[in-house]
Order: sequence, then C-alpha cells, then structure tokens
Amino acid sequence: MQTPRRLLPSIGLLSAFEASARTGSFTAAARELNLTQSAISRQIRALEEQLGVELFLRERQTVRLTPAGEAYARDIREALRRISAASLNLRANPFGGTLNLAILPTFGTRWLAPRLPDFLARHPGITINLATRLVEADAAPDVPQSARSRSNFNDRGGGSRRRTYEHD
Amino acid sequence: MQTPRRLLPSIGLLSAFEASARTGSFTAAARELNLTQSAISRQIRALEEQLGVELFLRERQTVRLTPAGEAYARDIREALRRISAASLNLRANPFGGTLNLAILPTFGTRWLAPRLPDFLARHPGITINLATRLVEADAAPDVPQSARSRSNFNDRGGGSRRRTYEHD
DNA sequence: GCGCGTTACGCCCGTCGTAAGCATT
DNA sequence: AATGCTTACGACGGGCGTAACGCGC
Repeated sequence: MQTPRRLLPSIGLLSAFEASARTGSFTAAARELNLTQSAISRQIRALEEQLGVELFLRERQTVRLTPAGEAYARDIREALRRISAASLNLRANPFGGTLNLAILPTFGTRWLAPRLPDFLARHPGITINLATRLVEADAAPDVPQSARSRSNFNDRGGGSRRRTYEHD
Repeated sequence: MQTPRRLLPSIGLLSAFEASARTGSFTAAARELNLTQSAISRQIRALEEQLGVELFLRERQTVRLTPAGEAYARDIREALRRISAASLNLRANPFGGTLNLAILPTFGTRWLAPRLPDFLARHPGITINLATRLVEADAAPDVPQSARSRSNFNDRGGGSRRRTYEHD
C-alpha cells in the first residue's frame, strides 16, 4: 500500500482549517468560505477528532492555533495551494504541457512564427513540438480521439473549451 | 481573494484520479480504494467536467492518460502525498514538531537522558529544545510557542488522548 | 463468455443552515 | 446588549452499491 488515502481529511475540513488558521477566527473563516460559523466549528472539531490532535486552543471566545496546528497549517496550506494551482493551470493549458502541431511550411513561416513568441509568453508551462508537413492533412490523422479545433493562438487562454492535442 | 477554495475538487475525486492514473485502470483503482469501478468511472467524469479538460482517453476497454492528465496527476499525487504525510506526522508528533523542555539538571541527567534517544527514535520529525533550570519553574517563561507537557516518554505515541500544553 | 467501462436507479450518510445556549466583554 | 464558539435538530444532496448494457478480447 502506498498511501492510506482512505483516511485523508476531506477538502472541506482542510479548507475550513486553513482559513481558520490564517484568520485566527472561525467567524472570519466562515465569512470567507460562505458558510456559517457553526459549520466551521463542527468541521474543526471533526478534523481534530479524525487526527486525534487538538489543533486550536479555545480560550475565552477566541481560538488560537496550537503548535501542532501551526505546523499542520503550513503543510495543508501548501498542499491546497498546489491543488488549486494545478487545477487552474490545467484549465488554462489543456494541452498538458506539450502541444504537437503539424503544419504546412508556408503557414508556419508566415502566420505562425510571428505569433509563437507571444503565445509562449502567455502560456509559460507549455512546450510546443512543431512538425512541418508537405501535404495538407486534416489536423493529425494518426491521433486517436482528438477533438479538432482551431487551437486559438489569439485566445487569452481563459476558456474551458476543447483543444486539439496529440500524444506520443 | 487568496485561492478560490470553493472550487477545489474533492479529495474523493482526486484520490480516484490519482489511483486511476497510477494503475492505468479504473478497475484497479476501484480495488485499491475499496470502491466499485462504477464509482471510479463517475468520479473521473465528474472531475473532467469540473476541470473542463479530458484527463483520460477511452480506447477499446482500457483508459490512457492524456498529456494534460499526466501533468495533473504529478501535481495531485504530490499534493495528496503531502496531506497524507502531514496528517500522519501530526498523529505521531502531536506537539507540533518542536518540544521545549525546562528541567532540573538532576532530572535531566538521571531520568531524561537515558530515555531521550529512544524517544527521538520513535518520533523522527521532532526537535527538542532542552533548557536546564536551576530553580523549579513552571515551564519556560521566555520561550515563545513552547509546548509544555508531560510528554510521556514511555508512551508509544499512538493515542488520541488529550495532552496539556501551554502557549506563549 | 469474460473483463472493462458506462449509465440508470435508490438509498444512505455527511454536511449544511437554523436556532438556542453559554461565556466573555 | 453584543460577540464568538458550541451543540441539537431537521433537511437536502453528493456519492455510494447494485444492476443492466455495450463492446472488444
């Protein structure tokens, strides 16, 4: 067994904890997540029970992180940030980091070449494999289940629409 | 707005995707997660719809990652690993990674010293700040974020029971 | 026929909001 | 009184298993 995934805290619990840890208040976390403080309170308690560790000190009517909670908050914040970044990046670059193009030489030199640098600048994570074909082909014939589209180089890269891709 | 937490994919979706990506099979992922392949299939589809990106190519009766899926899988795997590690580590070291002790010299040399190595061996992530005091003091007044506890050195470290600690 | 993925149908449990309670300021 | 956390209660919905289907081996 790799990692015991089954006992991972849910995203809801982790988000609630992270927001609470950052703001130092269940109420503030509730506002941020568009939930009630009641929900936050229950989620934090649930997380603590699941982990078997107290994450917050309840004093008076404020809460404060325990040392354990602080360390956990750092890790969780980083993990959530990574998931968020990966998900957003995926929506921005549906190609998966590599884009294979088969084009006609004339098209490449006249139309594509001048636009490439700007495109690459807007999609930093992306690598492009350019292949020039001498004959016109309907996109890439040997690509399984490709969604043909005009992979818009003028697009600002915000869309969730389909794009063409190949794989090796 | 820090990170748009509200639209993060759930742990279930991510776990299902990660297991499927690693095994290359929904059925295998289902076995690993103690779910039905039906559940995995639905989760993957839900994740794809939520992200607006195809993660798997359905061919014949097997599935293959798209390039986008591969990149996403790497990030998700790392994030899940981090959450898992943080959670497990927290259960093992409820003190928050650092344990500040203020003890009497005699106690330190006679009782504590012989037990320290074994304790450190059982709690690999933990760092201990030892301060010897000549007078009996209630914990360490000047140490920020110190966790006083009886920090049971004979304890096997698996419990979910409460522990007492202070904060600054 | 067997194995794998997809889809439809109920059901259950997790999680929410509301609301009441308690303590502190 | 006002604020902040806790807890009880009822309702809604996401996510599950079962089962039936299609499709290659």
